[in-house]
Amino acid sequence: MKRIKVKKGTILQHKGSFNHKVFQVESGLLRSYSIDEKGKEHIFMFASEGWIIADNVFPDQPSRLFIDAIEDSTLIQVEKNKSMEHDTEKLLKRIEVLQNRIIMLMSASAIERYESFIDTYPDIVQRVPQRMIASYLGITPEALSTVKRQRRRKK
Amino acid sequence: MKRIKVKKGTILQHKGSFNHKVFQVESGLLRSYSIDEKGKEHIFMFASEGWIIADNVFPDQPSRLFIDAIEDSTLIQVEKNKSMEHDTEKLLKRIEVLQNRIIMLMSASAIERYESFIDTYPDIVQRVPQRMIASYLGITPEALSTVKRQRRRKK
DNA sequence: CTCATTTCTTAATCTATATTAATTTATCTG
DNA sequence: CAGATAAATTAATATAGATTAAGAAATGAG
Repeated sequence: MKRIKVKKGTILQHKGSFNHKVFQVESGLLRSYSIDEKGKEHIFMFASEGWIIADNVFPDQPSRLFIDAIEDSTLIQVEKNKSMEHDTEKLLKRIEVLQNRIIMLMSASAIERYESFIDTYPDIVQRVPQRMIASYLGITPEALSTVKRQRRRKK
Repeated sequence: MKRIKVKKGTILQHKGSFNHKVFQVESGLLRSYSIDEKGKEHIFMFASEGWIIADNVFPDQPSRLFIDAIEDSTLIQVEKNKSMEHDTEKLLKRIEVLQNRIIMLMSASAIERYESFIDTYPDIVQRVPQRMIASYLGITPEALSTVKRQRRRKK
């Protein structure tokens, strides 16, 4: 367990690696994401101050996600095993978030998912480029532009 | 903590309720699902022998999911708090499954998600009506029919 | 077993979002 | 600061999957 400082853009974990790390964010902003066969990025989660980010894959499996820094960040890096073992509360919270995300992906339109995102993570919206929000929502940047225009019209 | 037997079709938890229960499946098959504003069902997960199923929402919040029995089932019902607290291993496994599901929903086509589903849960495929598989995959039964036809053609 | 109900399939049409491409705006680097 | 590079927007077109509708197959209840 050690404190590290990383610059914006630093890749902390590569897909395919076996040394799974868990990062607790002291300051700054990280993201985890996959890249599909077509080379397209899909952001799995953002983690700002106080959040924990990791690729939730078992130790004998290669990681499926990249993790990198969206802002200059200070992190506490923990070994996978030790890390979350105790903090059941945090695990349950994470499961709740993931459950919610799945329900949204299955039942809500792009507009609804965007609304929900800015309600739930208003701070993240300010700090992250549009294309990453689109990636998190599971749509293209072009589609997000259209969604935002539609919202403007409505008001 | 008690053992209960339920008939196919029994609803074990309603959306909106506050007495969140956790069920461990001894035999049979359960599912959890949400119903959106248009009245459409979206299956969140299946649970067969050995699996645990619950609505992962915090105690002070209304449940978002229904849980019911797809087959006659024998269950062990546990109070929310006691249940998963210790079993970190199972929680991490669940997080892995959910992570995988999200990545699939964001990056894979209906055909790919279907292939992945039958690879991962070949037993479930046999025991569940097509429309429920469609619901789990996030597509309509009509679209699933088409997907299956396309697969047949290929082979 | 038989009729009724539900599920599954097929086909035609529609729609949300993807793709492509061009333009504008913002950010980075020397 | 100026040019270069990346990001965001807009518009035109394409497409995966939704919707609608109808018939076929399976399941269920009496």
